[in-house]
Amino acid sequence: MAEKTKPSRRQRERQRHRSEIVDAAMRLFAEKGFHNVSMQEIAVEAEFATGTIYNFFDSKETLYREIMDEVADNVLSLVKPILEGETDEREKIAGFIRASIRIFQENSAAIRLFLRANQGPLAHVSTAHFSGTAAKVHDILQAMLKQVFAAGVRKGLFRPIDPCVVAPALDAALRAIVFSAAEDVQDSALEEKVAGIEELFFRGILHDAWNLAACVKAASDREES
Amino acid sequence: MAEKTKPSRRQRERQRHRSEIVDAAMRLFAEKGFHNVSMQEIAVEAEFATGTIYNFFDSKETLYREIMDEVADNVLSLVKPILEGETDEREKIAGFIRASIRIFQENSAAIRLFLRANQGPLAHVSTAHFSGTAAKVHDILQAMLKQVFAAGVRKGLFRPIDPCVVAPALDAALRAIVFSAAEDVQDSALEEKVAGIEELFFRGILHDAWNLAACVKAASDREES
Amino acid sequence: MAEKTKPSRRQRERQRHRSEIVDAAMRLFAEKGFHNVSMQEIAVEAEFATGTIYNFFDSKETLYREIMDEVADNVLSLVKPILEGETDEREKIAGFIRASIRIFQENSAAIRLFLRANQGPLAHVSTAHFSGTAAKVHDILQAMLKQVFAAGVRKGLFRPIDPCVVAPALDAALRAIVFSAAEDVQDSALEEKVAGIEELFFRGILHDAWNLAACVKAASDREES
Amino acid sequence: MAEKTKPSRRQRERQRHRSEIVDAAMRLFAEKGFHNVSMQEIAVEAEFATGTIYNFFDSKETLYREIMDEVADNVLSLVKPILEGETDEREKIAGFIRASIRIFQENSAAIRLFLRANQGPLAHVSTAHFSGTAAKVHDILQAMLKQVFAAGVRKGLFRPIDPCVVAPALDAALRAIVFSAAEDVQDSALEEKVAGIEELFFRGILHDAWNLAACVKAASDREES
DNA sequence: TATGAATGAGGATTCATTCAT
DNA sequence: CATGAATGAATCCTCATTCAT
Repeated sequence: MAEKTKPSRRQRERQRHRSEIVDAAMRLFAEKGFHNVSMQEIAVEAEFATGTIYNFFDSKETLYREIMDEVADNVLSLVKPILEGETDEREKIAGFIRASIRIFQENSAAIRLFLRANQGPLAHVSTAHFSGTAAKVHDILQAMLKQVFAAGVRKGLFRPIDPCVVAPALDAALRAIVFSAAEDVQDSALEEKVAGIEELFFRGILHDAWNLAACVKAASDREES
Repeated sequence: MAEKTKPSRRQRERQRHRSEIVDAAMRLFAEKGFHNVSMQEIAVEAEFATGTIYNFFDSKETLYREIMDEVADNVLSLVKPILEGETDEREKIAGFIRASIRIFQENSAAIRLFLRANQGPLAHVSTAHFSGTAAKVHDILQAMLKQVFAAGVRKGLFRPIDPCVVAPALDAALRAIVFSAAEDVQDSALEEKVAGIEELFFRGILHDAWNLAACVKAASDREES
Repeated sequence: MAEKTKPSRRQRERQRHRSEIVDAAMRLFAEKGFHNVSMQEIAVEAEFATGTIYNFFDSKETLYREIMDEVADNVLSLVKPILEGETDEREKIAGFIRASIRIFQENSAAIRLFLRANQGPLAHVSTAHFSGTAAKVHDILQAMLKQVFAAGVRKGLFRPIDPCVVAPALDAALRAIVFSAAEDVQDSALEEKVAGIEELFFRGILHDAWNLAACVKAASDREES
Repeated sequence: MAEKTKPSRRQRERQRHRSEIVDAAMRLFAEKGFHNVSMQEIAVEAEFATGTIYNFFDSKETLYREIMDEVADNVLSLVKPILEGETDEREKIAGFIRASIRIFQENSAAIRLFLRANQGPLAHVSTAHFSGTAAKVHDILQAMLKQVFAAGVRKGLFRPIDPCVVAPALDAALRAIVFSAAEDVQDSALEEKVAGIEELFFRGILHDAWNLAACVKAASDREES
């Protein structure tokens, strides 16, 4: 018993310390960007010694990547059920949008960091060496979105558009809006009422949305052939 | 005559050298990001000595900013006439999209750099201290887009949507698409045929596009009140 | 007990290291001057890595200034009691002179540095930005000397001379002599016998010394009116 | 004839340019110190190109040294006749003091530079590599002063003091006073009336002046033996 | 000679990482 | 595990000097 408890307590302690470090690092990275934050700064913010961080993470890069991965996993776990549920595609997209907003408002620091480093397909451009789970998660998410759109088109719920275009476009536009909203509102506590958005998506809007994007992609595709 | 030429030659030489440095720096910044490029690297790439760069730019930051500003000015000068022309709003937006693609394909390195640092409203987060012309240009562009959308809505060309939502959304989506296209195609020479896109925009697509975005914004606005 | 010692040891170690750096820097600065010493040099001399110095001092300038301030404080603490004691003014000046010599001989490197940077009113010319405590100390010392002279004159111990002239003159002359003596002697161990000087000052010499200086000052003052 | 004139004009032109550079450099050196002035700065101040300076001086160091030497020669040529004249020693010292003041006021920039770099015997400490004429001049001057004092003592004009003490002391004190006067007065135009000082020196003041200094030196000498 | 752009070694400073306690 | 001082490679920037025109 004692053997089970003691290590367990240790474990929990360790986990707590780890997450304190992660929190501090996340806050700083989100605010100032990877390169403008030093390990010493993180240590101070986390109220640990410099060396302690290295008991949890092999390097600054690792720390960053692991944070990103955690965030990414969180996001995915929240969004995945929505996109893979049993509802129709229209509903899925609507749910995705609502969820995106909620997630953003609930974890603004974390997500801000995530979005920032993963601005669309640029992720691996800007952060070439940080191609951990985060990048994969992005790809998974995109894949799911594409599938939803493809299905929706097949069923005639959406106009015939290229999913490979709509998916990133939706993502990008969402981020842009969510961010600009965040900037206007600043710490508003309105997050709970997001529910009201739901009905809006059934005015049939989605129907022909994003076709613009489709055209663009189509055009550039045609050029290639 | 000789007197006229001599100083001019110096000037021209200097200008050429300057742009060689700018080119090298742009290439590297675009590829690896501001913090992952050293002045030495730029010097080597530009085939000059380290110190020479400082005869043209006061600091690494200045170099970066000036590059950004130049690119921004270029973009603006290409896009502005389109958005401020005498054509109807639908045409303007269509033109803007086409121009964006063309610009991107013609100056991929430069633009890639610009877009990267100016991804929507994030610009001032990630690059707080680089708020020269580039940031202003972004704002100007957004303002122009908003006006076009507002006018289009008033004339009934577009559905009633909030310009403050559509403008950043269009921008973001465009970038996402343009980039993903760029990644697939890589230096394709198909740029000239972009003309074909034109007709697409008159299938009436724009009519109700982006309403989705509007809903999102509307919802989050409502929450505030 | 152990708890008390452990942090204290760290503290003491740190202090020891700090003073090793200070010593090395002082030696080098005194020998070669501020601009002719590099941080690397200091690091090597102190047998530390370059970065270590920056754990103690924010910059080369700070290092220099802090050294100066320390020295200045030391000097002041030694000289002040003499000039502010209960003895008569003649005695005070005599004591000041003796103390100056002794101080110089005991801390030759440190003082050499201090004197060098504070050569009379030139201090702020040559070392404009190093105006920390050191400059203040110089002013304090001068003020005290002036008071002593003024008092001495009032009591008839000294001829009527302008204290504002004698003070800097005494200071400068003392330095000159002390330095030239130092150069001849080079690390002589005769410091202990300085006591013998005492009697000399009672041959009444001080009585009309420095009047020359007074004349000069008087003359230039008169010119102004 | 033409041959004589043409090179002569060239010569004069060259000389003029040289002295323009010297003037500029002197101003800057005097104001900011050797290490805080760049050749580019000097070039700009002199209104020449950087390279031009190197047509006149081999290096920055050379430039500095040559300036110093010129100034030193000037000072010496003004002071030497006074100290070597046919007058009695008392007069010589008085003349020396008066001349010092006049020189200082007439060439404040130049002299300020000279004095600054030659503050007593420190000269070769602080500026080890600048041991050109300037240092020699200083020694010559000191030697002459010592002779004058020695002679004065022998003739009973001065009390018996060690010339090796009085000479540097007088020098140092003079500078201190002259500088502090300069600081109070700032660009006063009273220089011409210095003549009035003369009489002051015959109040017999010099008689026992500087004995203090003598004592000090004596004491430290005795310690050595 | 005059020019001024180019050079590149040198110097101050930062910061990820290590390691003895 | 926690600590935090020590490390030193890496980086930005300066500036004396050269040299082609």
